[in-house]
Amino acid sequence: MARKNVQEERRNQILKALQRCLLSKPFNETSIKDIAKAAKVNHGVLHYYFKSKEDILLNFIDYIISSYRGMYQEWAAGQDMEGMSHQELLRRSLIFMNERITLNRDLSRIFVEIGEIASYHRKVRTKLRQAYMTWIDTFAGVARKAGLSEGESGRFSRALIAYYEGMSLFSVIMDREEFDAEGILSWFQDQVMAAMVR
Amino acid sequence: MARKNVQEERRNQILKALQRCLLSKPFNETSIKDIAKAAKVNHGVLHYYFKSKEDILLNFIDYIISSYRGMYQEWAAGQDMEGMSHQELLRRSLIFMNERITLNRDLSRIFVEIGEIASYHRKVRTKLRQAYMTWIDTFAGVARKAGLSEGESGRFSRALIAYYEGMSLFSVIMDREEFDAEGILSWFQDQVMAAMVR
Amino acid sequence: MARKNVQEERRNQILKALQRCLLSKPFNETSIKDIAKAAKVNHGVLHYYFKSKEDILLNFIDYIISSYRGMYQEWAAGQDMEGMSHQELLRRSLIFMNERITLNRDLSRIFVEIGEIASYHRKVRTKLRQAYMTWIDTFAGVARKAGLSEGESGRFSRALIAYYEGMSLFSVIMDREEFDAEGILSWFQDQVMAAMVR
Amino acid sequence: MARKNVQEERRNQILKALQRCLLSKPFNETSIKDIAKAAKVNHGVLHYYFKSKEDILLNFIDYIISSYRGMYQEWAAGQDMEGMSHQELLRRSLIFMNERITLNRDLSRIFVEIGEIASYHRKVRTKLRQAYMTWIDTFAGVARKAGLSEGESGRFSRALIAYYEGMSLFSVIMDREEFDAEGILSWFQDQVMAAMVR
DNA sequence: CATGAATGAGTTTTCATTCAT
DNA sequence: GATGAATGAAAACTCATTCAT
Repeated sequence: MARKNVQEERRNQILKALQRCLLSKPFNETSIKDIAKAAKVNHGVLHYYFKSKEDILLNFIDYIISSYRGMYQEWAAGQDMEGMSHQELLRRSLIFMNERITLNRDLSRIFVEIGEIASYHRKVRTKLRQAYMTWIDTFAGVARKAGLSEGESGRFSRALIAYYEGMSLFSVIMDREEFDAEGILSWFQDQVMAAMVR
Repeated sequence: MARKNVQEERRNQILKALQRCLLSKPFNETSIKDIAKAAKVNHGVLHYYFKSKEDILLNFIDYIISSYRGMYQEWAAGQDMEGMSHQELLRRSLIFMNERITLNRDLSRIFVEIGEIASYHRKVRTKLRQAYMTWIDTFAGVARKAGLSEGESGRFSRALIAYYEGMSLFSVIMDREEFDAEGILSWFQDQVMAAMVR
Repeated sequence: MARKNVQEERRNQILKALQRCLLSKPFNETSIKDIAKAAKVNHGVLHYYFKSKEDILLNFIDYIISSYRGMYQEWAAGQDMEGMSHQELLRRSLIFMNERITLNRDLSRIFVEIGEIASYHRKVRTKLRQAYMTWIDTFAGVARKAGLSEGESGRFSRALIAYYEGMSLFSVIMDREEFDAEGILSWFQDQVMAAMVR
Repeated sequence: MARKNVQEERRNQILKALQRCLLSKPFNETSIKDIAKAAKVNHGVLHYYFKSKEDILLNFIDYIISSYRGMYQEWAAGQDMEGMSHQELLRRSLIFMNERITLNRDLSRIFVEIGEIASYHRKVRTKLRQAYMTWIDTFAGVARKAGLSEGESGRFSRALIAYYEGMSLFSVIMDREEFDAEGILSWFQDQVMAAMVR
């Protein structure tokens, strides 16, 4: 088991290094040696732990998706659901998305990058699709409980996640002052909540 | 004039070739020779008409943005504004966005690619930012006429364009059946129109 | 004849342009288009007037050698030989070499460049060799009249021209202050004159 | 240590290969692949050991200057200075320069090439300048001991080194029979020695 | 397991030269 | 004669991958 852990440790170290690399360069322009340097390991080991650059990418996608998902689960676990209305849960979930995901510029950059890679890379696309579906289902569940119909909640969560993705992209591309992502996100949330109550 | 036209002709031929290339490969993996092959010209001419690969990219961004914009202007020119209510104009604009832009898979792919490039490339980012701002201003104007306040219309159009961008990405990434972008877009449009009327 | 002159004119215009180019770049790194730009003509004409880049080079060598030689002849023609001692003629010739040739940095640069090309290029080498021999013979003649024996004057002028070439190189390479080419040249001239008198 | 040696070994192997290449082609026309072929290594390794072609050049300059200098030091170390007059030391030094440096055609070719490169390339020029100054100082020291004044010895050694450079060029350019570099060098040496005695 | 030397395919770019108009 | 579009060979350089130690 110790063996296994050391292995796992090293692999994570490398994937985290890639994450840091992607903040300054697209995956395509990031060389194996760049990643190795960021991970402070010899570039040869990358081929020991992963069978190719593509293999690193695929593992990275899993890693980033699960850490992204982990953020939500950790947050959800910390919420005192007892006596909280479903509407309130939805409201807080939206706030979480705004603050921790969409306005997290580094995370947004990574997701823009992954999205682009997925658009050309079938395997990555499959992984990303599943992640989005999981995410959509999670929100659809919350919406369902908050009173939306089966069909409504599905459409609602799809549109919502799409909107968050768009806002992510804009938080990366647009000028902070000119665009005011924060203001738009909270305004939009109010709109959504108002519509729910109706 | 003949000279000038040949130049412009060739440049467009090359940019269109790049557009086709981007449907199967990211810009980074598209070589000068790939573009030349797609344009059915010798690769040397690409360096005759553009001073570097980056120069091709920058010109391509302008080209694609203006052709995208052109689509809207052409459409708008074709609308018989006489006697059309502002609400109706908004509704039709949303339909145009849905059908001609967001559900246009090829265009969406290109925009996902451009978005990613922009996230790492300052000059491209500046160009894209301006394009988005123009787009946002256009929709804000429509919303303003349809009765929204100055502040509201700005936030509305920003959120709307972000949402369209997200839907674009999803139309590329997600499974057509599983996601039903079309259904979501029209549902969302109804929501928006209903909210406007309120 | 007018035709001929126009042709000759154009060719000289091009060769002079090359001369200017060589002040900032070696011949190898100077493109046909660079020369054309410097000559303010279309690059196509260079192939009309010269059959290849090598042909331009060969003509340039002739041009520069004859203009270099022309400088001396013009100077010599301007000297009032009447009643001038042979020693005095030698002294003045040395001064001419110092001032007009060796200390002429631009000319020196060109000669360093030509010397290097000659070292790898048989045809250029032949031309340069002949130019040096003519130069050597000229100085040997002056030395002969100033009293040196046949053998002495040959060796003297060979050593002298070599020395001037070395000083040319140094005037290009060395720091002006550190090296003081001017001081060395005049000091050396005094040494030579003293030795002649002996 | 083994590692370090392999590195140093390979780098020297490459620099020596370049030296051989320069006997038939100027640096500018010598491709990375040419050097690799001469060194009997894959062209990729040249980029492994040196960061660019310019880096190879700069290292080569250092290499050739120090090996050139090494020749003199080795020779000087082999001289039995005991009981040798300073005049005799000067005489022998001149003979060394004649025989081992100036008449060494291969070395002369390399120096002509380096001189030309230096005339256009600041970094190379700086290196070459320093090498010449070291050389000049060495000879000035010998001349000083042989009885010349401070100023005289400086001018003498400058002129001498310039003359040797010129003779080097001529040994490369001129016809062996026509020019008789050997004869001129020994004649000139006698002149110098005679002048010293005076 | 770790290291770093080596390979070779592939990339962007430059450029002398040709040639139709 | 003059122009500039087009060609294609060759250059420097990068990099994923392999492998001996």
